[in-house]
Amino acid sequence: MSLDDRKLAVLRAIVEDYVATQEPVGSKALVERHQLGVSPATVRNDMAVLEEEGFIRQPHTSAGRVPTDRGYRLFVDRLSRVKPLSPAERRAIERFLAGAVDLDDVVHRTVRLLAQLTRQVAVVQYPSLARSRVRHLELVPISTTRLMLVMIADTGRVEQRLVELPAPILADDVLDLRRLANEKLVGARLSETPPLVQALIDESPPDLRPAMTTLSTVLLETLVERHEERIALAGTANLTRGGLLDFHGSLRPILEALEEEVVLLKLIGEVEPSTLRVRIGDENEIDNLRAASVVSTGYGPGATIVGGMGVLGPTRMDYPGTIATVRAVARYVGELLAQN
Amino acid sequence: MSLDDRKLAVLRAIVEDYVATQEPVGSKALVERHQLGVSPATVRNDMAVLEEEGFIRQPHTSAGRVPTDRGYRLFVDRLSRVKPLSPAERRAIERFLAGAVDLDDVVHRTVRLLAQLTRQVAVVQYPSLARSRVRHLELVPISTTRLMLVMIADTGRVEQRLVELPAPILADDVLDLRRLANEKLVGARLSETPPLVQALIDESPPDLRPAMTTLSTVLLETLVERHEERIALAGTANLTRGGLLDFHGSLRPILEALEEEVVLLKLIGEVEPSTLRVRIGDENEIDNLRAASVVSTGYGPGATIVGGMGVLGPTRMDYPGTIATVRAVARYVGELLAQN
DNA sequence: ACTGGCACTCGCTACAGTCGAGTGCCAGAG
DNA sequence: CTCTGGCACTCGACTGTAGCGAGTGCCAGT
Repeated sequence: MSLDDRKLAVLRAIVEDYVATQEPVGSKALVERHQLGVSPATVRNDMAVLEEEGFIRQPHTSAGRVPTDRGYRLFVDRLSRVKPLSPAERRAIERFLAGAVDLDDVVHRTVRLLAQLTRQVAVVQYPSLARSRVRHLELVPISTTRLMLVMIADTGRVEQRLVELPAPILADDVLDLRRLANEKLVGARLSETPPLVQALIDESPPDLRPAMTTLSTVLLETLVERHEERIALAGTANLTRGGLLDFHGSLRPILEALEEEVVLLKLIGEVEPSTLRVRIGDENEIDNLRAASVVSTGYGPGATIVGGMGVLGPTRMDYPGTIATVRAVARYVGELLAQN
Repeated sequence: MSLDDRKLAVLRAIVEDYVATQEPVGSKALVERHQLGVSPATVRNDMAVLEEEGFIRQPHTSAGRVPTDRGYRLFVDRLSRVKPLSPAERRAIERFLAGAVDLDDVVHRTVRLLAQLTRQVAVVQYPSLARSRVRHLELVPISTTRLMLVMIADTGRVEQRLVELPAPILADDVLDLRRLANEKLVGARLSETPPLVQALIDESPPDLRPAMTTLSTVLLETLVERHEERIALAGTANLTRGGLLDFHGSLRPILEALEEEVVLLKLIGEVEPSTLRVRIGDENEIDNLRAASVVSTGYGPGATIVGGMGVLGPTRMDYPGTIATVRAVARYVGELLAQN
């Protein structure tokens, strides 16, 4: 049942036309718009085979063909040619990201940029704490029984938590706490901290131990255990392009999914090797997103990956373009992070 | 042309029915469902007057009546009875907010709670920096030429900025910088800082002056001038209830507006006296929101106001219920903030 | 293996007809 | 003067029918 080259060419043509026009494509239009070198009748025969194999389908008996999820999959895997970014696009990316002053700023700019370039919904995960190292811990006394714990990670992320101490504490003791914590934890991956924190408590002088214990609890519980991930989102208005023809007529499930941080993390957070990932329609594990496709990738300074980013759109999307954009933006952001 | 009591009762009935059923309401249905004590014909005459005055209109010649923006306005101002929250709702609010550990946490919980209770889009502004006082400034050395400036406001907000120094600095000098800045600025409103900062620079010892100048610049530029407001959003999926009948069939403009922080701030940020504000349809200054209504209010500990919150929904919304909920949530959050 | 021809399917649009909710108006009663 | 019942009218929603045309599947011929 191997599909010969022409059948593949037909599939590619169908995908490209359908993505462009949003309308089922028929055999006649196909031969007119692409140099296939054969007659409509031949194309029809090929189409029949493609349909039998599940790569395309007919919405109604007398309509043209539309790619199935499986068809898009084949297209993405074997038929799409890489679409290099235009110099203008490259420059836009560079210029847009160059002005960033801050990690927050970088993330915000990135997500807006992605949304704008792909004209879809963009999602960017802040550098994951689990993959970060502690650069510095700071303790700011708020009152005699309250400290603000500020953690700065090597990725630029800064998190703060209020620590409610069991008993009033002296300013000097705060300094000691800070010194001890920094000695022990600076340079460590956050995912490796639990044993270190335990040692930290054990080795503290007895009079500091209660304070150190609550401090450590806050650290572990809020920063490590429920690994605090943050996410930025932009471009939801792009869901309305294509006027509800995409997404089976209801944005509801999509919007619902986009409100759940957990879902978003699942979408873009599973950063395996640095490879880019495309999930098409049914391939999505999240039921609400069965009508959508997601293109995601990891990013980070150099070869290491500290977080994920991606875009979400209709299954009928411009895969080559989207893939190229996501990849390029991720690379630029990685370079930007490496500079710090 | 004064409208007598019965005409007002008719208007109220129309609004209530339309909000409940989402369908134009006719004279017959009206007398059946409300104890108006008159015949349909009489109601029809009243309706004719109400229409003439611009409070209701007919979508089509042979359809029932629908309230206009002006009709809703009259309803909100004079006809809606306060709908007290059920004990269950009160308890839900209390329980939901009680577990908050953090300002971030409070804001997130609040916005989700509002969205859930009103079943609409909720917006909550973080306590405005402009209305906050400086509680503490902390300087964390990152390298010899880089400091992390952490500002803690009395509202619980914490902001950090990276400061790139013009020349390497000694650890002791950092401590001096910190001491000077805190002496001068702690307790000041952020909006009052510019002259203080200038004095701070002038009074610094000469060797610290370059560092203090850059530090001050960062402080002023990123925290004061472009007054850094933050906003949380939830419940966008609720826009799809009522299946596009609301919002003139397109969510696009609404979603676009919700992505613009500036727009959102305009929506809920104009916190005048502690009063609650309702903007109905056309009354909204933002064109994209001409099809929506916004109920917003300020909140803060005690009588002071530190930020705004509100919900956005179709003009056809349950005003009494929404108003009651927004007011109640704002009060609870205020109490919560007062406790710290 | 490809092509041209042909009969067939079926969604889309237009049009006519019917139905009914709802209206405006008017004359009469209280 | 206000309210009511009655009545003619409007017009959107729905239904059924018919014609059109894009697109298909199949088959015989090259």
